[in-house]
Amino acid sequence: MSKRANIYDVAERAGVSHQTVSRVLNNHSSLKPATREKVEKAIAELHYRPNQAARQLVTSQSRIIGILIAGTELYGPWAILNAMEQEARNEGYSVISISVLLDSPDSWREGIDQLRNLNIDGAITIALPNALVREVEKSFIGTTIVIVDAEPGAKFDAVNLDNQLGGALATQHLIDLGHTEIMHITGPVGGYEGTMRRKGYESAMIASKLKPDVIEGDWSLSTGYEIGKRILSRNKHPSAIFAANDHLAFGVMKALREAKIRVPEDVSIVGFDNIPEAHYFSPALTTVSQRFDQLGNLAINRMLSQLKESGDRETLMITPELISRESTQKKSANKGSGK
Amino acid sequence: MSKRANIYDVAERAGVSHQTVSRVLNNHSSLKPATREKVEKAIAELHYRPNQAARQLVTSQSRIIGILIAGTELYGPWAILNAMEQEARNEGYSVISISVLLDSPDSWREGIDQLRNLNIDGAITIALPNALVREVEKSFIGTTIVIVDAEPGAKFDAVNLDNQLGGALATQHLIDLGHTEIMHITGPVGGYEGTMRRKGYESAMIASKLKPDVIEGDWSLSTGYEIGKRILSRNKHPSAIFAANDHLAFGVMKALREAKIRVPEDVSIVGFDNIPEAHYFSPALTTVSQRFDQLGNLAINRMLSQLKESGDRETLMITPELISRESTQKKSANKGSGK
DNA sequence: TACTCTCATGTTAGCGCTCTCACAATGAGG
DNA sequence: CCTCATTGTGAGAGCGCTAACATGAGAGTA
Repeated sequence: MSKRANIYDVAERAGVSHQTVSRVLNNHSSLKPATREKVEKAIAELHYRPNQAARQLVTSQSRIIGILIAGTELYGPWAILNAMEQEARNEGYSVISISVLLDSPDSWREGIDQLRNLNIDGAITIALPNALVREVEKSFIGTTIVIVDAEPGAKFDAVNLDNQLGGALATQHLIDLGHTEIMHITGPVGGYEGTMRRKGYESAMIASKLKPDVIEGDWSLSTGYEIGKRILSRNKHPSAIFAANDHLAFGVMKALREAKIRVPEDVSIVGFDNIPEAHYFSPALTTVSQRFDQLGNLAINRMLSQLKESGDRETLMITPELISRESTQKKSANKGSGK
Repeated sequence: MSKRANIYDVAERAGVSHQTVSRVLNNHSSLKPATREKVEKAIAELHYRPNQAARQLVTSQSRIIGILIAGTELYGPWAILNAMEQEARNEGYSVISISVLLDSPDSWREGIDQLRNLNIDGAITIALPNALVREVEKSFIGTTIVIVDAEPGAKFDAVNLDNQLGGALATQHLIDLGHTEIMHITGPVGGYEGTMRRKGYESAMIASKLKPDVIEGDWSLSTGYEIGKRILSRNKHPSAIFAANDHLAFGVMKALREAKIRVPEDVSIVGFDNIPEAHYFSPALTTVSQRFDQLGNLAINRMLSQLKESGDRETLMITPELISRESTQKKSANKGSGK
């Protein structure tokens, strides 16, 4: 076979006009079953596949959703992306993902630019810093946007985990275990998720008349480790630490281990995200679980219904859950603070 | 602004023909600098962006590369994908990734089908079972294909880690430490990577006149854990274990820990991949490191040069490296085997 | 029988772009 | 001053498809 068949080849073979073929492809109502069958037979025989470019050109719809994602070592965003891709596929959409470097505004511009050059039907952002999200909103005026894991804007749909609740859950768990000196290591400043988790921490602490104690971090293992060492260099360390994600928690735990401080006997640790490794870590990490797949599915559904009939803007939240494992335990009277 | 500007709007504004605008867009040689500037000014003023669909239609090139990836919890494939996306972007290409469920041939068909409906310029597979790779090759006859982390076919480019060398490296490391009873937990049967790592293990063992001892696994944490328990139920356990990836190693280590068997004092463990968490695990995992980013970049470069001038098929290999950390140590005479 | 009305299908235009070809303008050489 | 190569620009076709409109056959009504 020399060339890809087009709609005219199919029409000729089926003995109908190209338009009838088009109607079959698009499931039009007024079609005799007999003709439909003839056409379908011809399509199968010629291995015909509609040319998407031509279709796009005339409908000005690509059925492609662009996704801007933070290109990190983190498990979460990829899990969300994966869920989105599958959900989109079920609905006949495809997904183009662009990953940007969080610390490089040049890379932001580049990513946005790339996305604008594509003819995407809608754009989704995953776990981007607020500043970048605002940039995206400005750049895609007229395009449907759904914001995932970032500060909801007034004008666009957003889908988030209830990060504040999650932060409160983690903190309350430690409080319930009798801890009073509970330190929090935050996510990156300027990020929505970290900010909300911190808020949850602070409100839970204050509600129990405890004094918040916060160190600013980011999401990385190495930062967790560095901060762990920094905490140990104080003359007094807390009896419990709530890290804004599991990677930070892993990092801190390594630092503690190196200083022969035991988890959970000396210090209890709570993470956030429940990445697959958390359950297998030593000790298994108590953490706040979030359903990345659910987040992705919701975002795609929001996007598609927005694309079909542009309704009102909504902000959806999913609920986190505390998973208690080995890295936390009741505060024992004789231990905890004091170096 | 009511509508997106097209090439005629730009032409009118610049006072030239649409054709001249097209020449500017495509960097044609015979163009007076003055006209070029006029046109570029008009483009900027109108915020003109070429319509990709129209361009695709006439050039029959989408500048989109389709990627078929295993949708797992594993870090590796996503890291590769991430590298590919960035490298492709640098070259003005985009990437559409489709993730398939490894255990569902239905999902394979679906993924391949989706990819065929898109007008992709080339297809890349990442870490797919051999059977699926063959399926892809059959389905995309006439399309450029690059195979990453799978058995190279005769007809297509392939980019792989030297998995056999990696397996040998890991095994030899344990042998050098004095271990003689070294067990290997494999990756999934029917996968290229696991098979080659196993070969490396076996050849290293045999070269040292040691008896290979193999259990078949997959890549998952939970399987590692199950196998760990199974190993402990034997009346004798090996003094060292080489797991085909880090997740398996983590799983095994959890099982050992629960049985109060110490790593590395009682059993040494080597993993494979060097995922970010490996360094922070307790104990830090000795593992074979592979450069996922390099793999991704190479694959994209192969693809693009194939797209430009279709040369000969090649199979590229990158070299792994052993990273020695805490989870392995010299075999001590008094310990090791015996339960 | 003539008329409308529906259903099924065909005809035509045009989406925005690049390509081929034709042509105008410039300048060198006889 | 004419010819001819060289360079810059324009006109027109057509990529494969869908949407709007046009047509024709048959059914229903007066």
